[in-house]
Amino acid sequence: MPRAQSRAGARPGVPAKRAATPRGGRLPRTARRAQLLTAALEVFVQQGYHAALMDDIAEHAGVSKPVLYQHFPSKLELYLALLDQTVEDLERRVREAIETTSDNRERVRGAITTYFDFVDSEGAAYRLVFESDLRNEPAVRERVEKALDSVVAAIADTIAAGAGVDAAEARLLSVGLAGLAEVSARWWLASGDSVSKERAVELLVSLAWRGLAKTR
Amino acid sequence: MPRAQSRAGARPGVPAKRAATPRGGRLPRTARRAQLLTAALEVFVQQGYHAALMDDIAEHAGVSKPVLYQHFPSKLELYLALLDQTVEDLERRVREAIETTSDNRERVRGAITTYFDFVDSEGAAYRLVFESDLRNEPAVRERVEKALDSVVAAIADTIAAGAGVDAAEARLLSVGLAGLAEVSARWWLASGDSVSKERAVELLVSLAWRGLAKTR
DNA sequence: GCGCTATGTTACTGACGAGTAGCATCGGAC
DNA sequence: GTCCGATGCTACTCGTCAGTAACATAGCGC
Repeated sequence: MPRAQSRAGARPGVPAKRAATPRGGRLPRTARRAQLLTAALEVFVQQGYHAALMDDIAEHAGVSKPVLYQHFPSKLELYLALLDQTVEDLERRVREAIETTSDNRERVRGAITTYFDFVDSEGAAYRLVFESDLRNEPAVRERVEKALDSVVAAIADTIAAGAGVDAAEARLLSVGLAGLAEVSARWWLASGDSVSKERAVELLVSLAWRGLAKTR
Repeated sequence: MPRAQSRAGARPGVPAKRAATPRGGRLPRTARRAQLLTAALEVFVQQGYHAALMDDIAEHAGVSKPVLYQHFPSKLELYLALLDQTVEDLERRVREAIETTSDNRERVRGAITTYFDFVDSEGAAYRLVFESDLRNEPAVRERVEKALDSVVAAIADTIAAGAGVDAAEARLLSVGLAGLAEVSARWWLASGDSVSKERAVELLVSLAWRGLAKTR
């Protein structure tokens, strides 16, 4: 029985699935790791954690599964590596936006703009933070909550100072603002270009700063 | 012969897991279905879709797995039955809150209160809508998006009328408000009682209506 | 009382997918 | 040129879990 052939075109003809990198030559360890992270991000973002198969990710990187396991000890660890990268990016961006100015209205604009840019940025990594299908994993929950805490802390000082409320209340308002920015940014991204990014940010800043009563 | 006893200690030792209803007598179809839905909600809410096992749910209801399959053709269908129930509840509550008054500020208060009550209500069913680990399933995504659309539609009219913006912009602002309410309500629930529900709603209504500039 | 069907049970199958064992080979060092 | 370790591959194991087949009985209609 022609056992080697049994795999159909396996030897001569990997049917070039999807955007899989062709199985090029070898790579030094660091470069391979970076490439694997990129491939994994694409697959996790598109499929979610549960539907993403380690085989998919490997194939997407043009590599076989054991190679993946030479770099990451488990599927969860791989996911966490990406998640960490992503939440750190968000936290840094928001902090920078807040620190850039001392005008509180500009700080609000900066924070909201950051959310829109973050959601709109290459690779849709925001899905790992805001749309993860692995929230029940404690390690994931912890990181997502830490990200929100971090953002909220950055905003809360401004609010406590400007709005005359105590610390706990300032935190609640900050969470509200973060929610406003997060959900509207995701919705804006998903709903085509009925409103430009700049206009969207402008409207939301107005809402946050002057309220509905005076939005007109 | 004490035959009924033979099950008692179920072999020498099923350790009487958790809050499982004891395997009582038979039930008419409708009652059993309702009971299964209740049990399933508890398990899905606590574990999420993926970690919830059909065996868990059955045991939780004090019944064996095939009974579950006599009422629901698959795990997904069971989940969707609960999700439908839940989103319909949310949609109805928000709509009622909006229709109850014609004072726009009161409408905002009503909508935000609704989110807090919804999140705070028995069974934590809100998790199915806001924290589902099954968003990638098209049927689930569709229902969750429909729920948001429905809520947004209810709010958007008010905003478009009051704030002098066009329809697309009013929708964006409504999504922002919904996000504000959703995220802050969930955070409020998770973070003990550092702020009372009434005070939390009051603060957020102020933010939404008069803006940060005048929150004080 | 007596069967008949609703309701329920135990114990299995079959698919799937993370993680691994063991073999192949590329290419730099000398 | 040839040795050898780093890099990679094929092909498997093994646990898990949704869904099912085959069998058991409670209790209603008569």
